[in-house]
Amino acid sequence: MRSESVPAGRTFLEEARRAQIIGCAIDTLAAEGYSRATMARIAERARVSKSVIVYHFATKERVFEQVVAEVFQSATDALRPHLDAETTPADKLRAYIAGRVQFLSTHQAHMLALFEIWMNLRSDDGALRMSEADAESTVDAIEQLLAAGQASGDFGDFSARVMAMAVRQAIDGVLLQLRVDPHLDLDEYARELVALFDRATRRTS
Amino acid sequence: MRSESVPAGRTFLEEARRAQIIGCAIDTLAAEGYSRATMARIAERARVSKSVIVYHFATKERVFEQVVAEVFQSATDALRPHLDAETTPADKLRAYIAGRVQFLSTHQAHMLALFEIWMNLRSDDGALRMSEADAESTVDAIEQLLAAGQASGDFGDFSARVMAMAVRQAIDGVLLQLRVDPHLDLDEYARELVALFDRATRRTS
Amino acid sequence: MRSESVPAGRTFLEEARRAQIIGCAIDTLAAEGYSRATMARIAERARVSKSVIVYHFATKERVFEQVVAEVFQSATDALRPHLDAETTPADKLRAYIAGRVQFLSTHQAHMLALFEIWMNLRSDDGALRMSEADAESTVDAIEQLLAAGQASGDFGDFSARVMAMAVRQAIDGVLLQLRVDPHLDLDEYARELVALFDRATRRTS
Amino acid sequence: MRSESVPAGRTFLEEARRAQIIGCAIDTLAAEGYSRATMARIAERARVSKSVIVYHFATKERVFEQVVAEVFQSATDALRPHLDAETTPADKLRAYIAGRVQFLSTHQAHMLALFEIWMNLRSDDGALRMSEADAESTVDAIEQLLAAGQASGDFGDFSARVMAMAVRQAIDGVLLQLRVDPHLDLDEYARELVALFDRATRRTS
DNA sequence: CATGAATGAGCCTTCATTCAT
DNA sequence: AATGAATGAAGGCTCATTCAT
Repeated sequence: MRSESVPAGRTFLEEARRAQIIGCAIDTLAAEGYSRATMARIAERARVSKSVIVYHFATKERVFEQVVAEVFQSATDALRPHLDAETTPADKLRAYIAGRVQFLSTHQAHMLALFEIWMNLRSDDGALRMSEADAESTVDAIEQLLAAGQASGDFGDFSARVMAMAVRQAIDGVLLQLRVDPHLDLDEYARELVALFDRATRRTS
Repeated sequence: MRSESVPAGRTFLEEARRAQIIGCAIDTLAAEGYSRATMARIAERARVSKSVIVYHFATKERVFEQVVAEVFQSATDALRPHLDAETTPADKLRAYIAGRVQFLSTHQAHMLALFEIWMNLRSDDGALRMSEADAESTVDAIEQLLAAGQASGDFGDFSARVMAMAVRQAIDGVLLQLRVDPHLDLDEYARELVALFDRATRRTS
Repeated sequence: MRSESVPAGRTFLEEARRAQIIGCAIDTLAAEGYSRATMARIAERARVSKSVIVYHFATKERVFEQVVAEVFQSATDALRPHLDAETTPADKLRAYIAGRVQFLSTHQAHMLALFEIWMNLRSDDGALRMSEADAESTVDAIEQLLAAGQASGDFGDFSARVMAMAVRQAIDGVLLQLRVDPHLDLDEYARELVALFDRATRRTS
Repeated sequence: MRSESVPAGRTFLEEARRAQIIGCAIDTLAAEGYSRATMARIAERARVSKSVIVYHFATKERVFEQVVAEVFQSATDALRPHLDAETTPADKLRAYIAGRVQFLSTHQAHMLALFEIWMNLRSDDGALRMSEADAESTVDAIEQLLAAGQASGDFGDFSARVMAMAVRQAIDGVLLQLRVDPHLDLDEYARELVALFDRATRRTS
């Protein structure tokens, strides 16, 4: 399926180690935060020497890039079927919100790790490394969905960009809330958000 | 009033130095991010030796705590009059959103700095230091506003907590957007967000 | 006098530390060779923590640059008077050779350190850092001396460049020889080299 | 003949691998310098895994020892016929100088590699590994040649040791010069050096 | 009130070597 | 005969903090 995840040159064993390390990187980022997610601590979680990580990824930056790729992939894979099952823009939007929130609950560490990297990973010149790619792809997807709904007359009149950003932010907010209160009732949360944006996007008669 | 910020023992000059350092810490955090906001770099921006910071604040952690306090204070001070000028819950909500977005535009560095610390500052045991205090005070304030509106019949039926969080997140989203595109049209943004949450909170006839 | 050695911004104490560290770097390079001349080992010799070196020089590369500068300065200072005391090209050449060999004997570690750096210090792209500057200045000086002698008719017909290089190399050879046999009779060596190049440069009647 | 290079137990294929690796080690040393000549980089040049080198040589030190042996062998083999073709000491000296310089031009990498190792390879106690063996064999050979010439009355009166060293150093100097200017006119260089030492050794009437 | 000097812990990375396959 | 995987020591450097002045 995902031809990218097991490229030509990699053995099964190597792929397993890489997956293990990425997993531990995710857990470390989620549990201890970006600045504590050092090679040493990731290695410790994997019960492996630091050098093993270097051997498989060459660079800490590369590890984090892989974390981002992995989380993106998982999130996209998980969301796609839910989205494809719906036809009307309004239903797609509901599915999007509900799907994302559900993904958060099953992949909390993944999303927290992504968030940590997104917020903190910078290139040598000090510029953020991830913000563009992410902002582009995630918000844009929602924006297009909304614009389609406006074109079809299902949605009312509003800035698709601002609404898209609000949707995205509301979903990310669940994550931050989870960090404070891990026993949050996510079902209720999802329902409320769906209803909220239903009202906000609905065409006013 | 602000008993904490000018306690008995501090001279005027000392207070000026502290303010200068806090200001430079804010600028550094905003411009270079949490992990690059080191004592050395903050000192450099203040054209002062590292030791000056240590002398006045003892610890990096304390500097950041003061940054948080300062930004909170500014934000509250700036918002209060706008809020007090309104009477109905709906108007108060509009004023809240518009006021916050306006504050973002005039105090971008302040808010970015707050955000960096909020996301990254942890105590020695690895636990986040800021999330509770902040989540409590910011979201709770909105939540109470919304609950009051529901009690008075101005707002419809929704989870005040979830809506409060969505409001808060939407506003923070403007900040992240600003980081990507500094020339954002904030007036339009504010108008759209106000309208969005107007529709989302309005009592459905 | 040498305004460069105590520039404006440096205190007496700092200059002393710097001199001490440079001295230890020289000794380490001379005694243990380039690849063993690490920050840790230089610091150990100076009975100081690694950080002290970083504090005063920022970078290992800078330390080595200072070593080169220091040795160059010393060598030039030591040779100048000997050279100025002579008038004819032949005498100047003799003074040059004898002076350099004498400097070697009193500053063996300096010259060995210079040699180690000259041979091994490379920039990130892999290119040698010192060879040009050194080859230029040292060999050129001799070459000009020889060319002047040819122009005045004191010397015979030969490639000034090749002869200059042979002179330089013969002198450096003493250094390498010293490394093998530290109790070399340097006076004899100097006398022999002077005589050798006397014959090699003399105008053939 | 070369009992060491093809001992009983080595197959033809093994010998080929060893030669290939030695060749790549030489190229790496010459092109990138001693400290960059790591097992990994040598292996990369040979398009082979690091382990192959370990398998055939056990140790990096052994690889370098073999490099030295190989270069020595080549140099000796190349020089022998030129030397044997001459009869008088003066002609032998000329042949020696010219032959060595020519070897430099055809085997620049070999000589640079030898030089790098000679200057840098040390045993665990920090002592140079190569200087003795080399100084002994190379300089001694020239010294004997010169001494023979003095005994036969062909050469004048000078320290054979110092002259031998000057000869050796002048030749090595060509190498260093080549490193700076790869397009050197080596024929002229050889001619000049031959003439130089001709004058320096000639019996003064 | 301010500073320069120094430190030790920790960071990411490189590297020669070992080992199972 | 060859390889990939793993390791531990060491390297240069950053940083918050301590201390004497």
